[in-house]
Amino acid sequence: MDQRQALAAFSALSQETRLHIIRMLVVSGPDGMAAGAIAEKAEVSPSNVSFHLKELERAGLIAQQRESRSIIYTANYERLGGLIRFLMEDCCGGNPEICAPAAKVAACCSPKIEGKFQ
Amino acid sequence: MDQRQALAAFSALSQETRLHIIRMLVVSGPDGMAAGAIAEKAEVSPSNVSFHLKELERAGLIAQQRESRSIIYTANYERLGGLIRFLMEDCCGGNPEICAPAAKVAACCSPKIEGKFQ
DNA sequence: TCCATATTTCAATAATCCTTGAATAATTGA
DNA sequence: TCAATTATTCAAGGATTATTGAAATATGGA
Repeated sequence: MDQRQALAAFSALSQETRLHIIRMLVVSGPDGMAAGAIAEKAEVSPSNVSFHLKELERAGLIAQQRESRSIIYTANYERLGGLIRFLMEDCCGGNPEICAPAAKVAACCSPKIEGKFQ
Repeated sequence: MDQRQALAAFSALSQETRLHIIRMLVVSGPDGMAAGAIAEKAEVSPSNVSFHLKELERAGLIAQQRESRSIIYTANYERLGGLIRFLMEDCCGGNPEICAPAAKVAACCSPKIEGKFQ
């Protein structure tokens, strides 16, 4: 992930509705959610959710695919991981202080995978 | 770090000049940098840098302290770490896929501290 | 006190972003 | 083909954010 992409991702995540959408899509996993379902759960109008989904897609944080009449949106895990990595490498360069708490969280989130890097 | 703070932090980091400033301040460590030095290095006008510094401070990502005629700005490591943590916990809830790459970076950044959490 | 230095604040303008509702497009089933 | 469903696009507006240069504030030294 380069700086341009990171800036776009930060911008995309700096809006309440969009952060909410990302949360829902991460939880819903590979199945994703239809635009209508997202609008309903986030309690915003169809055209408004469409606007925000476009922003998130422009930032590369989500992807879409049509399924019959619905358009299914899914979170881009790789991009989200890439953003965390950008933040850590960009901030962590010589500063373990910032990364240490993150390492702790990482250990909690993925105890098995963690083992790989010992 | 709560959602309000995270939204403010994402917003603050979504601007090129401000991202540049954060980078410089993280590198400069506890000594920090004077506003004028930041303006010079970032190649922006004094009044413009002042505007962006205020934004970063409002987001809690930096702090200031007067030293004689200069005002010294320093990065808030705790907040930066908190933002990474927010991103991981908020995205990682049940999704090690996203956190695994971050865990790898964390291991690289702070090999010694990492040991604490085994 | 007066001047120079370092920085912020202010006002005006430009640019970007968000929301709303109406119009449009794509798909499916009767 | 026609109607219903699902979603996007568009235009208008209001709101927020960014940039600029001039004026104001704070500090320290002659």
